[in-house]
This record gives sequence, structure tokens and C-alpha cells, in this order.
Amino acid sequence: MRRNTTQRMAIEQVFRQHARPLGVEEVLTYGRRLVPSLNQATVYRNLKILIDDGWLKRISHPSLGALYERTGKGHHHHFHCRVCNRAFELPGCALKEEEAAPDGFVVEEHEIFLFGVCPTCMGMAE
Amino acid sequence: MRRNTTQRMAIEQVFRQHARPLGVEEVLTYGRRLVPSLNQATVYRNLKILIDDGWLKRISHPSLGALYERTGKGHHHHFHCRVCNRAFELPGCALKEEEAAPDGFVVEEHEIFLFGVCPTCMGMAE
DNA sequence: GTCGTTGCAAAGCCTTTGCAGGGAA
DNA sequence: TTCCCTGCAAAGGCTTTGCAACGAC
Repeated sequence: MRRNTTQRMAIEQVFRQHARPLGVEEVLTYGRRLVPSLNQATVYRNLKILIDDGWLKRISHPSLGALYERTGKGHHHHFHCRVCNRAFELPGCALKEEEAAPDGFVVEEHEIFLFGVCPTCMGMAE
Repeated sequence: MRRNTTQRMAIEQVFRQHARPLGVEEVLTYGRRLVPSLNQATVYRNLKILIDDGWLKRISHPSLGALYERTGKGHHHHFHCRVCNRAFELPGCALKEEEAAPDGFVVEEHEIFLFGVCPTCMGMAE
């Protein structure tokens, strides 16, 4: 039986408060504002639990490493701003699936990572 | 000044003999067939050197971790076969660039990872 | 002979695990 | 009271680094 601990509820709260994919360090930092004693091992264990529950999804980002985001957002991909170093979720998918791989390859899934500058950082540069 | 050591030449040879992206462990294994004393630290150091020289490129694969491949092959992406667990290079790019991100986002680069079953493994399943 | 390189071992990250005490039900 | 969960510390992978010996030039 799963118990609703203060720590896990805090971690869930962190994800509700932030709409973008978060790294372990961010979850820990934001989580400690809610539960100061929050431990790194506890974060790792609960991220795993929430993934098993289907409440979170783990992304392995090429530049940012492991990121976690809430499930249920539909098929989408990620944009990494090289200025503010944050990951954004982008709605939709711009992959031409039929052309993605040569004949013979059976494509079951795919992941796309975009890199560049986000609107906020573009604005500040002007 | 850079020296042409037996070890580095062996590592380069490994990449010439294999047309697909290789992991550190694979480079070490194949490299030891050419230079039995080859050390892991030496492999890491030389991979870095060859990247600095622009001879290799590092890929951070979501499932396979760090992979290395020769440069100069043009824009392409990677396919990971879940049966034989190998990464393949696929020619071309099936991304609709204009639609990849909403207005405001400046996309400078992108990476696509495809997952499924390769032709060889499909053939064996039949 | 120089000094870039190598092998080995130790040390660094990130993540997982063992354990005893603590808290949810 | 039960026993799942937490904090802490130790331990695991992968990668980097310090150091003395080695070898390319």
C-alpha cells in the first residue's frame, strides 16, 4: 500500500507549480521550500515511484541530462534555450513519419530535441 | 604538438572499421584487439582529442548513453533497434523545420532519435 | 633529451542502495 | 502497532584527473 507522505506530496506540488520539465536538482531545491528536510535520495525514490504510477515521465536530454515532466500532455517535444538553459515543452510534432527511416526499419517511437533561443531571451537581446 | 601514438591510431582504426556510432566500451574492446594494453582512460582522453580535432562527434543517446561517430557524414539522425540494441545512422532528415517550434522560438539545431526494429532483426523474426 | 602520452589508481559526478529510526494508516 | 518511507551515508556506474614511467620526434 502506498502512503501519502509529506515529501511525496511536496514533490507533486513542485511539478504542479512548474509547467516545464525539471531536473533532480530543481525538484530538490523547490521541494525544500515546502519541506526543508527533503533529502536527495527521497527525491530520486519518489521520482521513480511517480514514474511507476504513470504520473511522471523521464526524459533523457542530450544537454541537460535527466529531466522529469508530468504525463498526460499528449505527444510533444522539447526545446532547449542556450541562453537561459531551460527546457520548454513544444506542442505538436513536426516529423514527417513516413520519411523518417528507410524501408525495412520499423519506427515505433521517436524523440526530437530542438536547440536555440527562446522568445523571452530573444526579447532581452533586442 | 600532437603525436601519433599507437593507441590513438588504433582508436581511429576502430572507427574506420565500424560504420555505426560506437560507445566507449565498444571502442575499448575493439581497440584492444589492435593494442592489447589499451586503457580506458586513454580511450576517453583520445576520444576527446579526436573531437577537438573535429574528427569525431559525440552523441548523447537517450537510451545508449554517450556514442561517438566520425564527422563529415552530413546532416543525419539515429535509429536505435530495441532488439539488437545497436544504433544506426539514417541518411537525411524528416523534420518539417518551419513547423518545429512556435513563433518566437529561434531554432538553431535539432536532434532526432528513432526507436524500433532494424531490417536485420525484422528479418530474423519472420 | 623533450614533453606529449600512457597505464594505473584515486577522485568526481550522478544515481542507487543498506540501514535504523520515524511517521502514515 | 504495522511496515512503508525517510534521512544519512556508503556504494555503484561512468568519466575525469594526478602522477610517475614511457615513447614519439
